[in-house]
Amino acid sequence: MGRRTGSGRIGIADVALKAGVSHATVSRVMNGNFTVDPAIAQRVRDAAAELNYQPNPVGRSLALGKTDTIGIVVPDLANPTFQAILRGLSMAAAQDGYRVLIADSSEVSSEEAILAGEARRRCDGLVLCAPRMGDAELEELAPSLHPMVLINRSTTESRVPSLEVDYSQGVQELAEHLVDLGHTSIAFLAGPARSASNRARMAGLDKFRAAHPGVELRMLEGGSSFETGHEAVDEVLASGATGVLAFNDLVAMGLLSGLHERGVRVPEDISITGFDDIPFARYTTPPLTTAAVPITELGEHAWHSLRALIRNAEAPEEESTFQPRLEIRGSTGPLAK
Amino acid sequence: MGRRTGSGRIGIADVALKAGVSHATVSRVMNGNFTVDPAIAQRVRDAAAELNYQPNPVGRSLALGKTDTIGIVVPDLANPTFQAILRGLSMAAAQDGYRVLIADSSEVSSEEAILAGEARRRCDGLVLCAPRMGDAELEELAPSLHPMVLINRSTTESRVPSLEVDYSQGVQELAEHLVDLGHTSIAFLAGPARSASNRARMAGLDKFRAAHPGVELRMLEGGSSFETGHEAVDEVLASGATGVLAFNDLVAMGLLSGLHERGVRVPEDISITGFDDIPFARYTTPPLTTAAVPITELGEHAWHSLRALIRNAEAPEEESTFQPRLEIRGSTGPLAK
DNA sequence: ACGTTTCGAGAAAACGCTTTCTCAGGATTC
DNA sequence: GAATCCTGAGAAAGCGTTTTCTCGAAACGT
Repeated sequence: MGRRTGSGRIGIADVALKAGVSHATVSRVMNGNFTVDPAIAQRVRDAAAELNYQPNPVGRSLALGKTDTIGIVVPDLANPTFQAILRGLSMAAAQDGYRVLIADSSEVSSEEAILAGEARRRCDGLVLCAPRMGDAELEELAPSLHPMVLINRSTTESRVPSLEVDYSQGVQELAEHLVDLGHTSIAFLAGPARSASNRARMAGLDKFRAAHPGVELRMLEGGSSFETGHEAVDEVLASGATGVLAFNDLVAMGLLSGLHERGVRVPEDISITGFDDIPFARYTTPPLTTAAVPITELGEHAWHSLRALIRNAEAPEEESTFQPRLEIRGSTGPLAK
Repeated sequence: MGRRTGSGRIGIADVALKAGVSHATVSRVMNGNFTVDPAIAQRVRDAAAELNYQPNPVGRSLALGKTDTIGIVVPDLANPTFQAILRGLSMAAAQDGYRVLIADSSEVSSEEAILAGEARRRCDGLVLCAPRMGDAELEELAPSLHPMVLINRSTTESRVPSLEVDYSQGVQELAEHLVDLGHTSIAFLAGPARSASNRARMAGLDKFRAAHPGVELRMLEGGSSFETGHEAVDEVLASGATGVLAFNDLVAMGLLSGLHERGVRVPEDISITGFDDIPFARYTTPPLTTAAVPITELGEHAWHSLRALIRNAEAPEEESTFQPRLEIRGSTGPLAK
């Protein structure tokens, strides 16, 4: 086309001109190619330094066919869990010279496919974080997104590594813990219906129920936020449960706060557990008993899987499951007589 | 060069071939150029749909000279404040079809210049968030980063809008609030020395001190994390202050937690204030009195400024100051006799 | 001293697009 | 009916790199 030649920024041509060599030679020097005369190389480096030349990454990406960037799509950037994954991913990727592009679907599952596709095209790989889309759509989308790694979701597409947290196991351990403390009436304050991790918790509780016929276990509708927990106080109290398994730490904290306002003592009157062990969990009053998920590490791991995929186009299939670790703190205890 | 022609992905050439037209026509159709015969346009669209063609954004970026991406560099992605800014920015930018690339300097100020430069080259604009670098370096860097907007920092470079929170005013209001409650011995648990916002708070407290000669105000060394607050308990108690202005909500929460462990009652024995009004602040026990900063909105505003800069290469200089709003909750009160 | 390798650097193609330039063919005008 | 104006689409240039091709010159061996 030829809008205006000699755009504002200085390019490889300017350096070449100044050093009295060709584009090609400048490129070779900038990329540490040693088939260039040391004296000339130095002249090029001087010219580059003097002009403060920095190669244009877009041109580079086009020529090289890679962007040194990966994308992550999350359902909600306000959620501490996704923030932590993003952080782990970003730190780990930065270590290897990769940047990360974020996309937030705002829990709108119909946006996910579009965002994921766009991000993927701009990047060398993708991390799809707890997608809310249906299984069928995920199956269909997966091949076109490769290389990609899934978090808290899986697919039959064999090239897609899947990193999952064993919510089923975690919630069972929390429930067991309550039983050990003598609780026989337990309530589960559930998460969003679309959430796969909520379904996993449900499945875990089914197992628990089968193993403990004597324990009464009620399911309560809920959500994933503070507000959910805060608003659920009445329902929880009405249920008569003495132990409550909140969907996650946020919900547990909202509940804690609501109970405190009502003058209900924790854990004397009622025990509360969370899930995730977000940084704040240990600083609530009382500190929250929860199932610790190594979230940041999960983000790190996601990068390592993705890196493998990007490097060897054929990386080994992988299915990692992260086991939550029971973190017993002050929000659970035996019922005070 | 000619590595292998016909890379895996399908490109504009494939569509052109299938539709029996030239590259140019496909491009025109894809970009909604109406100088194309409707019948041919339809043929192209059909071919594109059938091949599931999506233009390669890198090629597009190179030709168009824009990436539809902006960068943000933050000192620490673990900090809720920066997370909120990122979120506000990301949501607002997405609304206009822009993506965001993140860079975390991990509080290493020497990394900032490099990260900022790299991000800027890959993007159409940059948000530099509370940079830790020195004033001189910031001055020097600013022109090369344009278009850029600064958060919680300013520069003499006129083209750089600067969005600042009036920490000075906020901390004064918090201090006044404590005085109104009858406190005459106050401590400030300071933040990181390199932080410009900490210096702003210090300046505010100098004014406060001048206006209230009768009030005793002590400065305590601190930091910006939970741990800082938690570890400062002894020092705070030793100071004899009955009102504590914590650097931010995180520090305040750590302090709250530490005091609770010691059996010190808040606010009966000591009043605590935070700063920022992070989402968790209202759910502590007692809920935290703090100065609410509209952080997410700040991120949004950053996008709007940056957008203006990107659109008109010559946007009006701008200096926005955000006023914190006093949020009085349960962590402050009169001293119990 | 001459043919053969080796070496180093420039020319040019390629990456995948957008857009200007150009030009054939049909519509319009006198 | 010929000169002129549109219209629409292909050819080609350009975005800023990297890399292959190519080729002159220097180095080598006999």
